[in-house]
Amino acid sequence: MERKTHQKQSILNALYALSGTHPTAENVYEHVSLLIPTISRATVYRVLNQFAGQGTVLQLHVPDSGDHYDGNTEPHLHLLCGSCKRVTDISVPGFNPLELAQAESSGCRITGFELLFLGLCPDCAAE
Amino acid sequence: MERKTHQKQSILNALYALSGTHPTAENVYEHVSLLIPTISRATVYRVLNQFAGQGTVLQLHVPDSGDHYDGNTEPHLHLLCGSCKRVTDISVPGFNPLELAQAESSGCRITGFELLFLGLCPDCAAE
DNA sequence: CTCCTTAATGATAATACATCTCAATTGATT
DNA sequence: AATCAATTGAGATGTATTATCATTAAGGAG
Repeated sequence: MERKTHQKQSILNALYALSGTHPTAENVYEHVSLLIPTISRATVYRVLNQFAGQGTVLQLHVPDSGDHYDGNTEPHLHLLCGSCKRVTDISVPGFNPLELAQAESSGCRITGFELLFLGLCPDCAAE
Repeated sequence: MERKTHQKQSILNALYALSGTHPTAENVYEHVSLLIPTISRATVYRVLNQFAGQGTVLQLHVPDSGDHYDGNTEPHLHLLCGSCKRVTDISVPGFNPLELAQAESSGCRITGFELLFLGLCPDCAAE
């Protein structure tokens, strides 16, 4: 059976504490290290993957960067800022991924998608 | 000024020859090596990045895999098959990325997007 | 055609990110 | 408290890619 460990709990806490920043595994490692100085990177990567598999966190594959994690599992979209390289949440009203299922007409079965917008985040766009 | 080299030409030829297979840099390297046995991986990676920057090829960032390249620069969509792990082209009639620009209402500027569908390719879906 | 400048290349080291291995630890059950 | 397997920590390993730098060669000038 799966066990509760304080490493896992601390990683979960870190994800909430870093909510909105879309931390990388390294970011999470740094944050958890403050509480558990002996924690291993391997544990952080392992647990984050486990959480992602369970749907406890979202795993974002970001080009030219390591994976980012999001403790907010509500469906929402992300923007990678070409200037500051941060990942921010964006809302796109009226965007319905289910429409895309039409693509099944070409013989494939679509079960999901990965979508990342590229551009400038509000902070960088304001400059 | 940018120079034409036979390495670049061969890489371009390889992209056309491998069109439809969405090769990785390694795949391109293997193919070009047949013609130019002394070519270096560094050259292949460098040239592919250069081409991607110029819009000569599309660079596809595929999760849990290296980057893939597509000599077909016509706008089209891709599916990553969860079974055979191949990247295939798909068409989604009526899918208009420009609608998504509405997201600019939240203060960001969107210049592009990366979209990858996940599921089963026609071959694997048929099994 | 030959010379010259410098972009481009090849070989390899270095980096980044992530996973694997395995002995030691520890959570949970008895 | 004893047991046993899940989990961890430390470091080796793996994979994809980029950096470094001496050498090569593209292509314009004479």
